[in-house]
Amino acid sequence: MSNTIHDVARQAGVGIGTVSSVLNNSRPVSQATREKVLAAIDKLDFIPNSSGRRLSMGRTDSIAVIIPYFTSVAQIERLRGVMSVIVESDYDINLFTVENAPQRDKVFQTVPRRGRVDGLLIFSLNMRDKDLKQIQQGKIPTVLVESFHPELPNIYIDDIAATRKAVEYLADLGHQNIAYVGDVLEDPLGSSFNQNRYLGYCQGMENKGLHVHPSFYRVGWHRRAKGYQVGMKLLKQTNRPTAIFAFCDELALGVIEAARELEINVPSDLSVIGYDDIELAHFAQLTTVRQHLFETGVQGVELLLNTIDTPNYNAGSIQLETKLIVRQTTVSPNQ
Amino acid sequence: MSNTIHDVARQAGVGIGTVSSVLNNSRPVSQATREKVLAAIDKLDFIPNSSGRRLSMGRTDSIAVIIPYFTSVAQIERLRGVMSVIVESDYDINLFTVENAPQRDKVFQTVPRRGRVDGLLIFSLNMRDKDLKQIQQGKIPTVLVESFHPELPNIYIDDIAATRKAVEYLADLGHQNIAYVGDVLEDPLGSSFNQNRYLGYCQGMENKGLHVHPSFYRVGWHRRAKGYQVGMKLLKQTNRPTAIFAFCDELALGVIEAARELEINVPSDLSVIGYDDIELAHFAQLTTVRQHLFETGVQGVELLLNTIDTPNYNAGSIQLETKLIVRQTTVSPNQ
DNA sequence: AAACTTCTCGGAAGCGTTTCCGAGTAAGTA
DNA sequence: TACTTACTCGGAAACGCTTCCGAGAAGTTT
Repeated sequence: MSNTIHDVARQAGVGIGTVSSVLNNSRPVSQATREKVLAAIDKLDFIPNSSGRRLSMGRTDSIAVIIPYFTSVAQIERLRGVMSVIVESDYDINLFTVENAPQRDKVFQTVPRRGRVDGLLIFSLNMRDKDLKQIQQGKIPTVLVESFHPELPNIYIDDIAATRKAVEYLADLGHQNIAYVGDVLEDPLGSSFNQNRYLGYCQGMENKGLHVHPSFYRVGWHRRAKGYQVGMKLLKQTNRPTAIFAFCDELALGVIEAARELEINVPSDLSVIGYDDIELAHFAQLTTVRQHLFETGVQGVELLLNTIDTPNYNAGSIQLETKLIVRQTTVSPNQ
Repeated sequence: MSNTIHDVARQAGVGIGTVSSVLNNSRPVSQATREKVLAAIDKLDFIPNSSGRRLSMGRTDSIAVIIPYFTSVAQIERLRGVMSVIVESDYDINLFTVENAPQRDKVFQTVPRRGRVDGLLIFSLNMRDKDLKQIQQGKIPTVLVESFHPELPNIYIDDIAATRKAVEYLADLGHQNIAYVGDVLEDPLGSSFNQNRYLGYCQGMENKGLHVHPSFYRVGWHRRAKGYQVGMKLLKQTNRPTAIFAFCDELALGVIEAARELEINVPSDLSVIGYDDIELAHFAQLTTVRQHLFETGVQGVELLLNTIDTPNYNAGSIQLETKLIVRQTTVSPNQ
């Protein structure tokens, strides 16, 4: 059906090696021969088969990106960063999304196969020993983004400190009843940022001598609708907080919706801080913690590409900065 | 370095065909033999090489998704739809983003190669004859999403009608000065929805006997920041519109930001309608045209998978519904 | 004219699978 | 016992490419 390099060689009256040389510029070919080959390629509409090439080369020129919580705006922003550098390279991206533990396991079992991809970029997933073993078995270069592991290069964000500072900022404004709206602590996929942010919250409260009230800690899946639900519960309490730190901007926006519905004015009656600084945080005038999402994607792939190209490259851990962006959802209480 | 199926066969004392049979359940193997093989696989940490498999099978078990305007929330939503069905299948996704004409050309030249992917899912890109030829040359099943072509199966949305209805809704509210904020008509990537929506706008105006004033037509790249800029210009005009139809929700939100800054109240002084009904439209209480973004992704892949599995399958064109979602950014003028 | 050197190129071997022909063995039948 | 049938399995061939050994031609040197 389709033409192969042999057909081209026959058509051009040359050997297959010569055709390959022309295709890849892998060795000098006289001008006359080159033209014959190009003519044959053109005549036969020949397009090389990449499976053959991959098998022969032992490379796939593609890398896998593994993304949990694909519904989250933050992850998309990272992926955008990845794509922005990939477009300029000769690599393909294989995208794997994982939303639950079985999917995670399936991906870790099937993706790190030799000959499947040349590298792995893993977002926001903490590696268990088992996973690590599976990856190392395949000997595939791997980079973690928003996750830490001593044996794997990673792009890391100190969200404990970031959250602590955000909470301290609220405390400095005069807030004492500061609630935390976050994701479940025991993440089924083994992400640690849930715990980290909660930890940062506790540290901030403690540093400022504030009491962490159990009813001020609420969790919900990190989407706007959930933020709304959780916000409702929190704000209907007799003893309601004057400020809320939300795990991510989407949750924060949901909380603000809840407040709006309960006719609680933001910020005069309630201050809200988000996390991520997604595009829409600007629209909502949301005070938030900016982490360089796009940039983590960019640095992640770049690190990975370096690791692939230079076998003993080891960049270890890269830590990126965060910054509190103060907009209009935070003021001193009773003002 | 790595083990092959031959190593496993030797270790287990069987033939390579038998190992392959065990791996793929492709023919009956006695229990005893099967166990020997499994033991060998386990001992050698054998993982089959997929390039070999692909070459031998003549299939790649992966499909390419080509996405322009990857920065747009709408595209992401479609991609989510795609991923939701892909996770359940055995296919991989190769992601290609294209932001400009050279990138588009590069993708169309390199991706539709035999042995590279088994199918193509193309978002929002109008096929030129040249592109079509390149694709058909590779004989790769292809499905278009949010784009139409007589020779290719596609998921299509009648955005002319949708826009017309939205504009008519504004007119029915009593608006006469209705502006259009859109993307450039001559899209460098050859998307047609820009033109379609503008066409729908004109039709709606005409149906209601309203004049399309040139200064009420403004274009800008479809992001919030651009909506803000364009909105500023539009609203600073002496003769400013009382209603604005925006090409997409992101632009609409930018327009609303501009209005907010100019202290023009939405909706009492200015009605705004968006398009897409992205997640955040709900937060912003934005009246908008809902198109089933997620669903287009789902249907797109499903169509593609069917086309791949059953060679002569031809579903032609699927048209999806749109619906005007009225929220709180549209009221009658001077109310 | 013989001995090198330099270019150019043909095609066998190899990458790691799957498939499939055919052979060997065990079980069933007359 | 002789002949079928059923089950199990070995391994050559094929998938389409790249690499590399080595050979032939052409040019250069002594």
